Amino acid sequence: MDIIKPRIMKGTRDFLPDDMRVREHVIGIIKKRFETYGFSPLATPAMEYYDILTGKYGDEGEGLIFDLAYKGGKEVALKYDLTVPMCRVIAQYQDKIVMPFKRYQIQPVWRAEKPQRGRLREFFQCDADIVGVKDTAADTEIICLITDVMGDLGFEGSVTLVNHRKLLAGVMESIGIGEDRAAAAMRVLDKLDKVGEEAVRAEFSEAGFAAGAVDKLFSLTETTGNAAKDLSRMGRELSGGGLAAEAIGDLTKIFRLLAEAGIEPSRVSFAPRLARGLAYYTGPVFETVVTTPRIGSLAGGGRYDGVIGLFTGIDVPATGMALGLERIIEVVNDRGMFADAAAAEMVLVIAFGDAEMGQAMKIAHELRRSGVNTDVYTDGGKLKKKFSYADRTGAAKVVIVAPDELSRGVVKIKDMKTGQEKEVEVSRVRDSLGRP
RNA sequence: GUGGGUAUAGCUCAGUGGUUAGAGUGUCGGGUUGUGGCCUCGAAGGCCGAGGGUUCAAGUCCCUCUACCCACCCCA
Repeated sequence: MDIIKPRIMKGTRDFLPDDMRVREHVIGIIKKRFETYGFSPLATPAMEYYDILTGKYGDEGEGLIFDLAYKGGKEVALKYDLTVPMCRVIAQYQDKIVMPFKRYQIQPVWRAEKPQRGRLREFFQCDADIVGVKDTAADTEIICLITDVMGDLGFEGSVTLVNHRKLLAGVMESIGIGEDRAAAAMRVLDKLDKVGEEAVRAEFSEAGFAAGAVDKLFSLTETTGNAAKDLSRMGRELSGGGLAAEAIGDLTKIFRLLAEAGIEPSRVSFAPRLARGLAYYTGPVFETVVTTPRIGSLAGGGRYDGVIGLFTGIDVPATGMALGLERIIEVVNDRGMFADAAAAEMVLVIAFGDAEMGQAMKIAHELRRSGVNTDVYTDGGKLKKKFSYADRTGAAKVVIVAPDELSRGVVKIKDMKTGQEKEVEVSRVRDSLGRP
């Protein structure tokens, strides 16, 4: 008989029990912080109609939509992110949703990527969004939330970079780079800190940008680490530009609120060169990064005031962010954190032989009813094997239900750590192992 | 889409062109028919990624393909 070769699609993962313990621990931290910020849970289907997803992410993003072959394709696709389906929900249930609407969502998304480290075809996003608020106070709340989650996770050295779509557009405008070439220029500029000035200059000249314009681009977007100062300087140098002025006003307010709210300045930084690829961003944009390991961004987000309007005809402002769960866990593992995110203590009940199985199950049921995590070894075989199982699954205590002891109305309880055994009356097992 | 690397046991990997391809780990069993870890003995488990070529001889050298990994781009 031919064996079916066990395998999974590239870019997807299995999560074995040890992985899941860490994962659920991390999800728990994130979820708890979302809840303390007043966000409510939401979930949407894995699949969406194709036209729900298209026309929102930009060309590059759209090419990565995971189309399904259903009815020949272009009919149904796996969701690419959590943001757009949420916008669909806002439009679809307007009678049930109270604005401002704050929801969080922890679900998988799919992208037809070529996978590599930190980049998967199926991955979990942890989104938190505020819908219906135009004021940048909402964006500030999102940045505070990211900062707090990073703090909860214990990530040293994580920084959230903040920029504004309209600021970059204004900068490009001011040096005579038209809208058609602005996106390309933004992308090249964004690489400055990664690949260095020389490489970026080369790329600009190759793309036909004048050296003078590039110089101006560099000097305009220079930062000192003091966001307020940098913003007012940019404001002076970009005077007159409507887009830039609006952006600088927004960003100035965000950084003022962050300071007043008491957010540690080292955790948030103004990054006028930050470009974000998704097309739907219209205002402030954020990206959270760590320097080690090199894993791309841990979180990303921004304001997208136009997406809901695509479903309703009336623009509804919205802002939010997505945490990349797998990348966060990659950092966690890289730094050796939460390695002991172990299971709750477990008791294993072993029946010596088939005759004792019923009694073993009865004892287990009593323990379970009193809230003790209890496993019963349901297979036959030698005691050696049963104890080996207890050892390898990390059982803290083993209850041995055997004929000799049972005839005297007792069972043995073994502490797997110390190896010590004691006899306990059958009726008192629960008292002996139960929680106080 | 571009550039690198890897492919041998379930897993991690050794293996100078030359008998019957190995180790560790995991699985099963024995050493102990009432007790785990440590130790010890044994067993099962391989189309050496696929196809072609060179050679007396290929896991080993060459070519093609495929798959996976890494980097770039972009993203979480």
